[in-house]
Amino acid sequence: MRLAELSRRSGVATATIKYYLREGLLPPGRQVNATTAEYDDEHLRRLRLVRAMIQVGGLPVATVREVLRNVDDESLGRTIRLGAALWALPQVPEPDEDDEYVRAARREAEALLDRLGWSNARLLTTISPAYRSLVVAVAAFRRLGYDWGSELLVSYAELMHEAARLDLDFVETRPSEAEKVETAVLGAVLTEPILQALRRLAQEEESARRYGFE
Amino acid sequence: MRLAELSRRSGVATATIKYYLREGLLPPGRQVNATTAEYDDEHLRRLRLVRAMIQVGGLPVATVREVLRNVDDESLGRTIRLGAALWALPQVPEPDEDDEYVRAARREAEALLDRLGWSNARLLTTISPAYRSLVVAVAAFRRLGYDWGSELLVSYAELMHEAARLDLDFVETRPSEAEKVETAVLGAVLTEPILQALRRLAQEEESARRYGFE
DNA sequence: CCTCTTTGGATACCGCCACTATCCAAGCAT
DNA sequence: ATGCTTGGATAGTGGCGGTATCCAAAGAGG
Repeated sequence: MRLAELSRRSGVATATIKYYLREGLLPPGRQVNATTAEYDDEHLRRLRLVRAMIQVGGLPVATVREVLRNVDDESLGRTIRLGAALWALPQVPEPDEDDEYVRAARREAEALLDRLGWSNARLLTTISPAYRSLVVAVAAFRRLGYDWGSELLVSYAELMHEAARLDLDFVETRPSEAEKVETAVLGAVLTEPILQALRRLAQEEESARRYGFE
Repeated sequence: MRLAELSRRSGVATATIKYYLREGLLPPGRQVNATTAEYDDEHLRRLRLVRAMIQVGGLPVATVREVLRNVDDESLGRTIRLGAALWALPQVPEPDEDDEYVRAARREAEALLDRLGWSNARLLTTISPAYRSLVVAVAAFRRLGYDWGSELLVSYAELMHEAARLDLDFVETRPSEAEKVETAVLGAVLTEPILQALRRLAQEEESARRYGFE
Protein backbone atom coordinates (compact mmCIF):
# COMPACT_ATOMS: atom_id res chain seq x y z
CA MET A 1 0.00 0.00 0.00
CA ARG A 2 1.08 3.56 -0.51
CA LEU A 3 1.18 6.48 1.88
CA ALA A 4 -2.36 7.60 1.15
CA GLU A 5 -3.78 4.17 1.86
CA LEU A 6 -1.72 3.82 5.02
CA SER A 7 -3.22 7.12 6.07
CA ARG A 8 -6.76 6.04 5.24
CA ARG A 9 -6.50 2.69 7.03
CA SER A 10 -4.91 4.15 10.15
CA GLY A 11 -6.86 7.37 10.32
CA VAL A 12 -3.61 9.36 10.61
CA ALA A 13 -3.05 12.34 8.26
CA THR A 14 -0.41 11.82 5.60
CA ALA A 15 1.51 14.87 6.79
CA THR A 16 1.68 13.32 10.25
CA ILE A 17 2.88 10.00 8.87
CA LYS A 18 5.61 11.84 6.99
CA TYR A 19 6.52 13.53 10.26
CA TYR A 20 6.80 10.17 12.02
CA LEU A 21 8.96 8.84 9.18
CA ARG A 22 11.25 11.85 9.55
CA GLU A 23 11.42 11.35 13.29
CA GLY A 24 12.30 7.72 12.86
CA LEU A 25 9.19 6.32 14.56
CA LEU A 26 8.32 4.41 11.41
CA PRO A 27 10.81 2.59 9.20
CA PRO A 28 10.82 3.93 5.61
CA GLY A 29 8.73 2.09 3.05
CA ARG A 30 10.13 0.06 0.22
CA GLN A 31 11.14 2.64 -2.36
CA VAL A 32 9.62 1.68 -5.72
CA ASN A 33 10.86 4.69 -7.63
CA ALA A 34 11.58 8.33 -7.01
CA THR A 35 7.99 9.22 -6.17
CA THR A 36 6.50 6.00 -4.84
CA ALA A 37 7.10 4.01 -1.71
CA GLU A 38 5.32 0.82 -0.73
CA TYR A 39 4.19 0.08 2.84
CA ASP A 40 2.89 -3.17 4.30
CA ASP A 41 0.83 -4.41 7.22
CA GLU A 42 3.84 -4.20 9.50
CA HIS A 43 3.95 -0.47 8.89
CA LEU A 44 0.25 -0.23 9.67
CA ARG A 45 0.69 -2.10 12.91
CA ARG A 46 3.70 -0.05 13.89
CA LEU A 47 1.80 3.13 13.14
CA ARG A 48 -1.05 2.03 15.38
CA LEU A 49 1.44 1.21 18.09
CA VAL A 50 2.98 4.65 17.80
CA ARG A 51 -0.38 6.37 17.89
CA ALA A 52 -1.46 4.37 20.93
CA MET A 53 1.69 5.30 22.79
CA ILE A 54 1.33 8.98 21.90
CA GLN A 55 -2.41 9.46 22.22
CA VAL A 56 -3.40 6.99 24.90
CA GLY A 57 -0.13 6.72 26.76
CA GLY A 58 0.65 10.41 26.35
CA LEU A 59 4.31 9.81 25.54
CA PRO A 60 6.37 12.48 23.76
CA VAL A 61 7.53 11.61 20.27
CA ALA A 62 11.20 11.53 21.28
CA THR A 63 10.40 9.03 24.02
CA VAL A 64 8.52 6.77 21.65
CA ARG A 65 11.53 6.74 19.35
CA GLU A 66 13.80 5.81 22.24
CA VAL A 67 11.48 3.07 23.49
CA LEU A 68 11.07 1.55 20.04
CA ARG A 69 14.79 1.67 19.42
CA ASN A 70 15.29 -0.55 22.44
CA VAL A 71 12.38 -2.81 21.61
CA ASP A 72 13.80 -3.34 18.15
CA ASP A 73 17.35 -3.98 19.26
CA GLU A 74 17.65 -7.75 18.95
CA SER A 75 21.24 -7.73 20.07
CA LEU A 76 20.11 -7.25 23.66
CA GLY A 77 18.85 -9.97 25.97
CA ARG A 78 15.24 -9.83 27.01
CA THR A 79 15.77 -8.44 30.47
CA ILE A 80 18.13 -5.71 29.32
CA ARG A 81 16.01 -4.92 26.30
CA LEU A 82 12.86 -4.59 28.33
CA GLY A 83 14.60 -2.70 31.08
CA ALA A 84 16.11 -0.28 28.60
CA ALA A 85 12.76 0.25 26.90
CA LEU A 86 10.96 0.88 30.16
CA TRP A 87 13.63 3.15 31.50
CA ALA A 88 13.27 5.37 28.48
CA LEU A 89 9.73 6.23 29.56
CA PRO A 90 9.22 9.81 30.70
CA GLN A 91 10.15 10.55 34.24
CA VAL A 92 9.70 13.28 36.74
CA PRO A 93 12.48 15.86 36.75
CA GLU A 94 15.65 15.16 38.68
CA PRO A 95 15.08 15.86 42.39
CA ASP A 96 17.23 18.28 44.32
CA GLU A 97 19.31 16.03 46.54
CA ASP A 98 20.10 18.88 48.89
CA ASP A 99 16.43 19.20 49.77
CA GLU A 100 15.74 17.71 53.17
CA TYR A 101 12.38 16.34 52.08
CA VAL A 102 14.01 14.53 49.19
CA ARG A 103 16.62 12.96 51.45
CA ALA A 104 13.97 11.89 53.94
CA ALA A 105 11.82 10.46 51.15
CA ARG A 106 14.81 8.52 49.87
CA ARG A 107 15.38 6.97 53.29
CA GLU A 108 11.69 6.18 53.55
CA ALA A 109 11.65 4.51 50.14
CA GLU A 110 14.69 2.39 50.98
CA ALA A 111 13.08 1.30 54.23
CA LEU A 112 9.94 0.41 52.29
CA LEU A 113 11.79 -1.88 49.89
CA ASP A 114 13.61 -3.53 52.78
CA ARG A 115 10.34 -4.05 54.59
CA LEU A 116 8.77 -5.56 51.49
CA GLY A 117 11.75 -7.80 50.93
CA TRP A 118 12.20 -6.49 47.40
CA SER A 119 15.88 -7.25 47.42
CA ASN A 120 16.27 -7.09 43.66
CA ALA A 121 14.63 -3.70 43.34
CA ARG A 122 16.73 -2.60 46.28
CA LEU A 123 19.82 -3.02 44.12
CA LEU A 124 18.47 -0.46 41.67
CA THR A 125 17.70 2.34 44.08
CA THR A 126 20.35 4.66 42.79
CA ILE A 127 19.55 4.28 39.14
CA SER A 128 15.97 3.17 38.49
CA PRO A 129 13.76 5.96 37.11
CA ALA A 130 10.75 4.40 38.82
CA TYR A 131 12.53 4.68 42.11
CA ARG A 132 13.26 8.32 41.47
CA SER A 133 9.59 8.98 40.71
CA LEU A 134 8.67 7.37 43.99
CA VAL A 135 11.10 9.54 45.92
CA VAL A 136 9.94 12.74 44.26
CA ALA A 137 6.26 12.00 44.84
CA VAL A 138 6.74 11.03 48.48
CA ALA A 139 8.82 14.15 49.05
CA ALA A 140 6.08 16.31 47.56
CA PHE A 141 3.53 14.82 49.95
CA ARG A 142 5.76 15.34 52.94
CA ARG A 143 6.45 18.92 51.93
CA LEU A 144 2.73 19.54 52.06
CA GLY A 145 2.59 18.22 55.59
CA TYR A 146 1.09 14.81 54.92
CA ASP A 147 2.59 12.32 57.28
CA TRP A 148 0.94 8.97 56.88
CA GLY A 149 2.60 5.99 58.47
CA SER A 150 4.51 3.46 56.44
CA GLU A 151 1.53 1.10 56.48
CA LEU A 152 -0.32 2.80 53.66
CA LEU A 153 2.66 2.69 51.35
CA VAL A 154 3.23 -0.97 52.14
CA SER A 155 -0.38 -1.75 51.33
CA TYR A 156 -0.19 0.07 48.02
CA ALA A 157 3.07 -1.69 47.20
CA GLU A 158 1.56 -5.08 47.86
CA LEU A 159 -1.34 -4.30 45.57
CA MET A 160 1.06 -3.23 42.85
CA HIS A 161 3.13 -6.35 43.36
CA GLU A 162 0.01 -8.34 42.65
CA ALA A 163 -0.61 -6.22 39.55
CA ALA A 164 2.99 -6.86 38.42
CA ARG A 165 2.45 -10.61 38.75
CA LEU A 166 -0.59 -10.33 36.52
CA ASP A 167 1.44 -8.27 34.05
CA LEU A 168 4.22 -10.82 33.85
CA ASP A 169 1.83 -13.78 33.69
CA PHE A 170 0.24 -12.18 30.68
CA VAL A 171 3.57 -11.45 29.03
CA GLU A 172 4.49 -15.10 29.39
CA THR A 173 1.51 -16.14 27.27
CA ARG A 174 3.06 -14.43 24.24
CA PRO A 175 4.73 -16.86 21.86
CA SER A 176 7.79 -15.05 20.57
CA GLU A 177 10.52 -13.11 22.27
CA ALA A 178 9.81 -10.00 20.23
CA GLU A 179 6.15 -10.11 21.18
CA LYS A 180 7.02 -10.57 24.82
CA VAL A 181 9.05 -7.38 24.80
CA GLU A 182 6.41 -5.45 22.91
CA THR A 183 3.71 -6.70 25.23
CA ALA A 184 5.66 -5.71 28.29
CA VAL A 185 6.22 -2.21 26.98
CA LEU A 186 2.61 -1.82 25.91
CA GLY A 187 1.60 -3.14 29.28
CA ALA A 188 3.59 -0.41 30.95
CA VAL A 189 2.32 2.30 28.63
CA LEU A 190 -1.28 1.37 27.92
CA THR A 191 -2.43 -0.44 31.02
CA GLU A 192 -1.36 2.58 33.01
CA PRO A 193 -4.40 4.58 31.92
CA ILE A 194 -6.52 1.47 32.38
CA LEU A 195 -5.46 1.05 36.00
CA GLN A 196 -5.88 4.75 36.56
CA ALA A 197 -9.38 4.70 35.10
CA LEU A 198 -10.34 1.65 37.11
CA ARG A 199 -9.09 3.29 40.26
CA ARG A 200 -11.13 6.43 39.66
CA LEU A 201 -14.20 4.38 38.88
CA ALA A 202 -13.62 2.32 42.01
CA GLN A 203 -13.33 5.52 44.00
CA GLU A 204 -16.60 6.76 42.61
CA GLU A 205 -18.24 3.41 43.29
CA GLU A 206 -16.88 3.12 46.81
CA SER A 207 -17.63 6.74 47.63
CA ALA A 208 -21.22 6.31 46.50
CA ARG A 209 -21.52 3.15 48.60
CA ARG A 210 -20.21 4.87 51.68
CA TYR A 211 -21.82 8.27 51.41
CA GLY A 212 -24.44 7.99 48.70
CA PHE A 213 -24.69 10.73 46.11
CA GLU A 214 -25.91 13.32 48.64
CA MET B 1 6.47 37.86 53.60
CA ARG B 2 7.02 39.51 50.25
CA LEU B 3 7.31 38.01 46.81
CA ALA B 4 11.08 37.58 47.00
CA GLU B 5 10.85 35.66 50.26
CA LEU B 6 7.97 33.53 48.98
CA SER B 7 10.22 32.71 46.05
CA ARG B 8 13.18 31.89 48.27
CA ARG B 9 11.22 29.66 50.64
CA SER B 10 9.46 27.77 47.85
CA GLY B 11 12.32 27.57 45.40
CA VAL B 12 10.10 28.97 42.64
CA ALA B 13 11.37 31.93 40.57
CA THR B 14 9.61 35.22 41.19
CA ALA B 15 8.70 35.54 37.54
CA THR B 16 6.99 32.16 37.75
CA ILE B 17 5.07 33.15 40.87
CA LYS B 18 3.89 36.26 39.08
CA TYR B 19 2.77 34.04 36.23
CA TYR B 20 0.78 31.84 38.61
CA LEU B 21 -0.80 34.93 40.16
CA ARG B 22 -1.82 36.13 36.71
CA GLU B 23 -3.21 32.74 35.87
CA GLY B 24 -5.23 32.64 39.06
CA LEU B 25 -3.49 29.64 40.60
CA LEU B 26 -2.53 31.73 43.60
CA PRO B 27 -4.77 34.30 45.30
CA PRO B 28 -3.25 37.80 45.28
CA GLY B 29 -1.33 38.93 48.34
CA ARG B 30 -2.52 41.60 50.73
CA GLN B 31 -1.69 44.84 48.99
CA VAL B 32 0.28 47.07 51.35
CA ASN B 33 0.82 49.91 48.90
CA ALA B 34 1.29 50.40 45.21
CA THR B 35 4.56 48.47 45.08
CA THR B 36 4.35 46.03 47.96
CA ALA B 37 2.18 43.00 48.61
CA GLU B 38 2.31 40.77 51.63
CA TYR B 39 2.01 36.95 51.45
CA ASP B 40 1.52 34.46 54.26
CA ASP B 41 2.03 30.77 54.98
CA GLU B 42 -1.20 29.93 53.22
CA HIS B 43 0.26 31.29 50.02
CA LEU B 44 3.39 29.24 50.54
CA ARG B 45 1.38 26.11 51.06
CA ARG B 46 -0.81 26.79 48.06
CA LEU B 47 2.26 27.43 45.95
CA ARG B 48 3.74 24.09 46.99
CA LEU B 49 0.44 22.44 46.16
CA VAL B 50 0.45 24.01 42.71
CA ARG B 51 4.04 22.99 42.07
CA ALA B 52 3.36 19.43 43.15
CA MET B 53 0.40 19.14 40.83
CA ILE B 54 2.34 20.60 37.91
CA GLN B 55 5.74 18.98 38.39
CA VAL B 56 4.92 15.67 40.01
CA GLY B 57 1.40 15.19 38.74
CA GLY B 58 2.22 16.63 35.33
CA LEU B 59 -0.99 18.65 35.12
CA PRO B 60 -1.29 21.60 32.75
CA VAL B 61 -1.67 25.01 34.36
CA ALA B 62 -5.21 25.47 33.08
CA THR B 63 -6.23 22.17 34.66
CA VAL B 64 -4.73 23.09 38.00
CA ARG B 65 -6.75 26.31 37.96
CA GLU B 66 -9.93 24.38 37.21
CA VAL B 67 -9.26 21.78 39.89
CA LEU B 68 -8.49 24.38 42.54
CA ARG B 69 -11.54 26.40 41.62
CA ASN B 70 -13.68 23.40 42.48
CA VAL B 71 -11.71 22.54 45.60
CA ASP B 72 -12.18 26.10 46.84
CA ASP B 73 -15.85 26.31 46.07
CA GLU B 74 -17.44 25.90 49.48
CA SER B 75 -20.93 26.25 48.12
CA LEU B 76 -20.79 22.70 46.80
CA GLY B 77 -21.35 19.56 48.83
CA ARG B 78 -18.43 17.27 49.33
CA THR B 79 -19.37 14.66 46.78
CA ILE B 80 -20.10 17.19 44.08
CA ARG B 81 -17.05 19.26 44.94
CA LEU B 82 -14.73 16.30 44.83
CA GLY B 83 -16.34 14.89 41.74
CA ALA B 84 -16.06 18.22 39.95
CA ALA B 85 -12.41 18.57 40.95
CA LEU B 86 -11.53 15.07 39.81
CA TRP B 87 -13.44 15.37 36.58
CA ALA B 88 -11.42 18.44 35.69
CA LEU B 89 -8.28 16.30 35.51
CA PRO B 90 -6.84 15.84 32.05
CA GLN B 91 -8.36 13.16 29.98
CA VAL B 92 -7.65 11.28 26.83
CA PRO B 93 -9.15 12.83 23.71
CA GLU B 94 -12.75 12.13 22.82
CA PRO B 95 -13.00 8.71 21.15
CA ASP B 96 -14.53 8.29 17.72
CA GLU B 97 -17.84 6.58 18.43
CA ASP B 98 -18.10 5.34 14.86
CA ASP B 99 -14.98 3.25 15.32
CA GLU B 100 -15.86 -0.39 15.74
CA TYR B 101 -13.10 -0.96 18.29
CA VAL B 102 -14.42 1.88 20.40
CA ARG B 103 -17.95 0.48 20.32
CA ALA B 104 -16.70 -2.99 21.23
CA ALA B 105 -14.58 -1.56 24.05
CA ARG B 106 -17.61 0.29 25.38
CA ARG B 107 -19.64 -2.92 25.48
CA GLU B 108 -16.75 -4.68 27.15
CA ALA B 109 -16.40 -1.98 29.79
CA GLU B 110 -20.11 -2.07 30.55
CA ALA B 111 -19.98 -5.82 30.93
CA LEU B 112 -17.02 -5.44 33.25
CA LEU B 113 -18.85 -3.07 35.58
CA ASP B 114 -21.88 -5.37 35.61
CA ARG B 115 -19.70 -8.32 36.39
CA LEU B 116 -17.99 -6.44 39.22
CA GLY B 117 -21.30 -5.29 40.61
CA TRP B 118 -20.23 -1.66 40.46
CA SER B 119 -23.79 -0.49 40.11
CA ASN B 120 -23.02 3.09 41.10
CA ALA B 121 -20.20 3.48 38.62
CA ARG B 122 -22.46 1.87 36.05
CA LEU B 123 -24.76 4.88 36.29
CA LEU B 124 -21.94 7.16 35.18
CA THR B 125 -20.87 5.30 32.08
CA THR B 126 -22.00 7.97 29.68
CA ILE B 127 -20.38 10.87 31.48
CA SER B 128 -17.46 9.86 33.65
CA PRO B 129 -14.07 10.86 32.18
CA ALA B 130 -12.47 7.86 33.87
CA TYR B 131 -14.86 5.62 32.02
CA ARG B 132 -13.95 7.25 28.75
CA SER B 133 -10.26 6.69 29.41
CA LEU B 134 -10.96 3.06 30.06
CA VAL B 135 -12.83 2.69 26.79
CA VAL B 136 -10.14 4.43 24.77
CA ALA B 137 -7.32 2.37 26.28
CA VAL B 138 -9.13 -0.94 25.83
CA ALA B 139 -9.95 -0.01 22.24
CA ALA B 140 -6.28 0.78 21.56
CA PHE B 141 -5.26 -2.65 22.82
CA ARG B 142 -7.87 -4.40 20.74
CA ARG B 143 -6.85 -2.47 17.65
CA LEU B 144 -3.37 -3.84 18.12
CA GLY B 145 -4.71 -7.36 18.17
CA TYR B 146 -4.50 -8.07 21.87
CA ASP B 147 -7.41 -10.14 22.91
CA TRP B 148 -7.12 -11.13 26.52
CA GLY B 149 -10.16 -12.56 28.24
CA SER B 150 -12.24 -10.58 30.65
CA GLU B 151 -10.47 -12.22 33.59
CA LEU B 152 -7.43 -10.00 33.51
CA LEU B 153 -9.48 -6.82 33.53
CA VAL B 154 -11.57 -8.13 36.41
CA SER B 155 -8.43 -8.89 38.39
CA TYR B 156 -7.00 -5.44 37.78
CA ALA B 157 -10.32 -3.87 38.73
CA GLU B 158 -10.44 -5.76 42.00
CA LEU B 159 -6.94 -4.61 42.84
CA MET B 160 -7.90 -1.03 42.10
CA HIS B 161 -11.05 -1.39 44.17
CA GLU B 162 -8.84 -2.33 47.08
CA ALA B 163 -6.63 0.70 46.36
CA ALA B 164 -9.71 2.92 46.30
CA ARG B 165 -10.74 1.62 49.72
CA LEU B 166 -7.32 2.56 51.05
CA ASP B 167 -7.67 5.99 49.42
CA LEU B 168 -11.01 6.66 51.04
CA ASP B 169 -9.94 5.30 54.40
CA PHE B 170 -7.10 7.76 54.39
CA VAL B 171 -9.33 10.64 53.37
CA GLU B 172 -11.62 9.88 56.29
CA THR B 173 -8.78 10.46 58.75
CA ARG B 174 -8.63 14.13 57.77
CA PRO B 175 -10.36 16.39 60.30
CA SER B 176 -12.01 19.12 58.22
CA GLU B 177 -14.15 19.03 55.15
CA ALA B 178 -11.77 21.27 53.22
CA GLU B 179 -8.86 18.99 54.00
CA LYS B 180 -10.84 15.93 52.98
CA VAL B 181 -11.43 17.41 49.57
CA GLU B 182 -7.84 18.52 49.18
CA THR B 183 -6.58 15.15 50.28
CA ALA B 184 -8.80 13.34 47.85
CA VAL B 185 -7.61 15.49 44.97
CA LEU B 186 -3.98 15.17 45.96
CA GLY B 187 -4.54 11.47 46.33
CA ALA B 188 -5.74 11.31 42.76
CA VAL B 189 -2.94 13.50 41.43
CA LEU B 190 0.09 12.57 43.52
CA THR B 191 -0.48 8.96 44.46
CA GLU B 192 -0.84 8.20 40.79
CA PRO B 193 2.92 8.46 40.19
CA ILE B 194 3.50 6.59 43.43
CA LEU B 195 1.39 3.65 42.32
CA GLN B 196 2.99 3.77 38.90
CA ALA B 197 6.48 3.76 40.40
CA LEU B 198 5.63 0.93 42.77
CA ARG B 199 4.24 -1.09 39.90
CA ARG B 200 7.40 -0.63 37.83
CA LEU B 201 9.58 -1.53 40.78
CA ALA B 202 7.43 -4.56 41.46
CA GLN B 203 7.79 -5.57 37.82
CA GLU B 204 11.55 -5.28 38.07
CA GLU B 205 11.56 -7.22 41.32
CA GLU B 206 9.27 -9.94 40.05
CA SER B 207 11.07 -10.18 36.72
CA ALA B 208 14.41 -10.60 38.47
CA ARG B 209 12.92 -13.27 40.73
CA ARG B 210 11.54 -15.21 37.80
CA TYR B 211 14.30 -14.84 35.26
CA GLY B 212 17.29 -13.42 37.13
CA PHE B 213 19.24 -10.60 35.57
CA GLU B 214 20.58 -12.76 32.76
C1' DC C 1 2.06 11.75 -27.19
C1' DC C 2 0.32 15.41 -24.12
C1' DT C 3 -1.84 17.03 -20.49
C1' DC C 4 -3.68 16.58 -15.50
C1' DT C 5 -3.72 14.66 -11.29
C1' DT C 6 -1.33 12.18 -7.64
C1' DT C 7 2.76 10.92 -5.15
C1' DG C 8 6.56 11.32 -1.77
C1' DG C 9 10.09 14.25 0.07
C1' DA C 10 12.07 18.68 1.80
C1' DT C 11 11.25 22.78 4.09
C1' DA C 12 8.98 26.35 6.37
C1' DC C 13 5.53 27.45 9.17
C1' DC C 14 1.85 27.39 13.00
C1' DG C 15 -0.41 27.27 17.60
C1' DC C 16 0.02 26.05 22.17
C1' DC C 17 2.17 26.15 26.49
C1' DA C 18 5.08 27.11 30.49
C1' DC C 19 7.86 30.16 31.51
C1' DT C 20 11.23 34.24 31.41
C1' DA C 21 13.14 38.85 30.39
C1' DT C 22 12.38 43.68 30.03
C1' DC C 23 10.47 47.83 31.35
C1' DC C 24 8.50 51.03 34.44
C1' DA C 25 7.02 53.82 38.17
C1' DA C 26 6.42 53.75 43.10
C1' DG C 27 8.52 53.06 47.51
C1' DC C 28 12.33 52.44 51.03
C1' DA C 29 16.99 52.80 52.89
C1' DT C 30 20.92 55.51 53.63
C1' DA D 1 18.78 63.25 47.09
C1' DT D 2 19.94 58.94 45.17
C1' DG D 3 20.31 54.40 44.21
C1' DC D 4 18.34 49.86 45.02
C1' DT D 5 14.23 46.97 45.43
C1' DT D 6 9.46 45.95 44.64
C1' DG D 7 5.31 44.43 42.08
C1' DG D 8 2.70 44.72 37.83
C1' DA D 9 2.23 44.85 32.74
C1' DT D 10 3.82 43.27 28.46
C1' DA D 11 6.45 41.07 25.17
C1' DG D 12 9.48 37.41 24.03
C1' DT D 13 11.53 32.52 24.11
C1' DG D 14 12.11 27.62 23.33
C1' DG D 15 10.22 23.24 22.73
C1' DC D 16 6.86 20.32 20.78
C1' DG D 17 3.53 18.13 17.86
C1' DG D 18 1.82 18.70 13.93
C1' DT D 19 0.41 21.18 9.25
C1' DA D 20 0.89 23.67 4.81
C1' DT D 21 3.48 24.75 0.82
C1' DC D 22 6.31 23.68 -2.82
C1' DC D 23 8.44 20.78 -6.10
C1' DA D 24 9.72 17.39 -9.52
C1' DA D 25 8.74 12.78 -10.94
C1' DA D 26 5.23 9.22 -11.97
C1' DG D 27 1.11 7.35 -13.53
C1' DA D 28 -3.91 7.92 -15.82
C1' DG D 29 -6.98 9.38 -19.44
C1' DG D 30 -7.79 10.93 -23.93
